[in-house]
Amino acid sequence: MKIDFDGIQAFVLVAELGGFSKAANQLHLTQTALTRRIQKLEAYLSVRLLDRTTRSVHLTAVGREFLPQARRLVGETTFAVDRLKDMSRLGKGNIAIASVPTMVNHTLPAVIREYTQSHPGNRIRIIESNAADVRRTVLYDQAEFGITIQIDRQPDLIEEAILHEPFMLFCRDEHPLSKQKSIKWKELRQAELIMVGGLSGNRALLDHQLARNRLSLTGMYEVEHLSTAIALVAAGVGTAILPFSTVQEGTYPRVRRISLTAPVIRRTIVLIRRKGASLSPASQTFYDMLARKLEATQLPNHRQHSAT
Amino acid sequence: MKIDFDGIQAFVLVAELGGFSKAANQLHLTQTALTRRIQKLEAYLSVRLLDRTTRSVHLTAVGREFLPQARRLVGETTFAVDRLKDMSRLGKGNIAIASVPTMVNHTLPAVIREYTQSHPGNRIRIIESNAADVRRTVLYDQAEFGITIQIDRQPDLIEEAILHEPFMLFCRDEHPLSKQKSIKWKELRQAELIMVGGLSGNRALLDHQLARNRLSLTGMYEVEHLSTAIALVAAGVGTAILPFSTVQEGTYPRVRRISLTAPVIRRTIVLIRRKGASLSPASQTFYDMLARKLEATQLPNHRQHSAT
DNA sequence: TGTGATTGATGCTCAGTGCGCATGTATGAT
DNA sequence: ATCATACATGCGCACTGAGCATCAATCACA
Repeated sequence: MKIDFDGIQAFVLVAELGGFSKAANQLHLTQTALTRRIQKLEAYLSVRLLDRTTRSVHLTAVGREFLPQARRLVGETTFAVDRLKDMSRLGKGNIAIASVPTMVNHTLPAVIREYTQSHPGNRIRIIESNAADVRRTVLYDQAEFGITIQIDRQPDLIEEAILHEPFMLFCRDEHPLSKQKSIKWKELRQAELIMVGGLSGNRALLDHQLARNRLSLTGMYEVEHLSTAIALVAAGVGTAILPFSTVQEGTYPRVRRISLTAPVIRRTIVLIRRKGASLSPASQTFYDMLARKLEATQLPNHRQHSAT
Repeated sequence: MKIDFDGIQAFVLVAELGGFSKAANQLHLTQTALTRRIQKLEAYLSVRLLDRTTRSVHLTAVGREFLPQARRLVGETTFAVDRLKDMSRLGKGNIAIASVPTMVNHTLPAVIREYTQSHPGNRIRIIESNAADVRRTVLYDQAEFGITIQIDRQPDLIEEAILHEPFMLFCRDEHPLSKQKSIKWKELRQAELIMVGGLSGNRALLDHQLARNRLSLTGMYEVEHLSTAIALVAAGVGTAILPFSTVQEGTYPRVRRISLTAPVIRRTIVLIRRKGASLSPASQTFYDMLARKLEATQLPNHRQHSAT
């Protein structure tokens, strides 16, 4: 009931090279061992595949019929296995990442560039959605890992914090506050605030933290994404409260960042992956690169582990 | 460099049944052994295929990608191997027989009927040609064995005599000779003789034997095949010298056979096959049936072996 | 025709692999 | 909290399969 794959492989090679010794040589085996393999295979099948005199080897009718099949089977199997081995050796394989939009703009591009240089040819799919959906995407295994804002801990996910950053006030350089180093939440003029919509994880986090300090915000404007908010700020429409790293250095020359205190509210960016689910070699490599990258660009705090 | 087929098979089964114990049970193995197989496979590939807690088993991303391939490979391989095993166990497989026309009409039909009853579903191909071509067909491996007239022995072929039969005179019942029990070659009236063409092995054999007795024949008529000759005899055209078994009993009611003596000339029908080439199980079975059948219907002489 | 070289087969020995038993450990259900 | 279940591990053992030495048969070449 057991398939003698070695035997089949040996048969193919002997048939193709037309001799035991040649085939043995190529398989790094002795002729003895190879003879025995073929004998075993034939005994198992109770069919003679090769007619051999002491000098020559020829296919039997059955062997001739079986050879093409055998060759194909051996070829396809070794190919599939080799491809699988490449996955770990060369980190081949496709990657699917779920991420909140901020990080797609912020850190991912650099990591992707670095990754594709060292591991070319791998397809990378980015699933961009809000914090809650990123969790779902990872949980339902649509992506092997995700980048999101830390909200409530979930038992089926492993979280690894990679970035702590404060929410700050963003305004244009001609704004009255632009020269201040910091400002308190209470001092904000809410009328000029550009807020992000309630579906955003950032908004939820912000509201929650402010509520704990008996504060609340109502903006004049409401937009969907952080990037829209920053664009409006740059255009001089108003001010916005956004995470520190929302703007890349130098993208908007006239936009200034001002610390918000009393209290300082931070958001934590975490890498999440399914608990008990190991990453594919490709994803693992990417995951590690991402973590290392963010560790290096860490600003105020250190990277923290919060695995379960 | 060695393909762990057992491992792949184990992987497929564990993945499909969703558990080691269930798969182990189906493979008639202990769960221990199966665990080790998967571990070995994963170590060899340096890739995790199954994420397992102590309670449950789930595919990893890589495993999910590999599973369909693995399933197909295992399936096709076991299928091919099983089919091959059937060849010996059930005598499955195609048969190609080379034969001289006489025997196609004479003995083959009965054997084919018997064979297809015990081994249904096997395709039988009959390659019908003259004695020399039958040899060539077998020699060049177009057929695994052949039925032909014994001519010159050939070193690369194994011959097994299965039928000795005398040449006899065939005539219609109203013919003057039809009541005689025997007649000498010299007494033949050559003018009414229907001969077969020179390409025929029978003709060559006959001429050769007659020449050794300083006899020769020239017929009025010349045809290609024995069956044509007998048809002409039946139609009352003339007489013909043909091997004993050319007519099936009762086919031509008005045709009589008369022994030819001084000398009695016989032809020997032999089974031939390539030396050193083993027959496929299907062919072997057919070959044996054929030999046994002819042994049973043996007329004047006993079956003789003349293998090398 | 004879002799040597080549090639597959076989007897024997030994090491490594893979199996099972007993047991450990983690998880999910009640 | 406790029990039952299902995968993992330590250990010992048997068997498979590899290699060495040698044999046997065939082909090539003189």
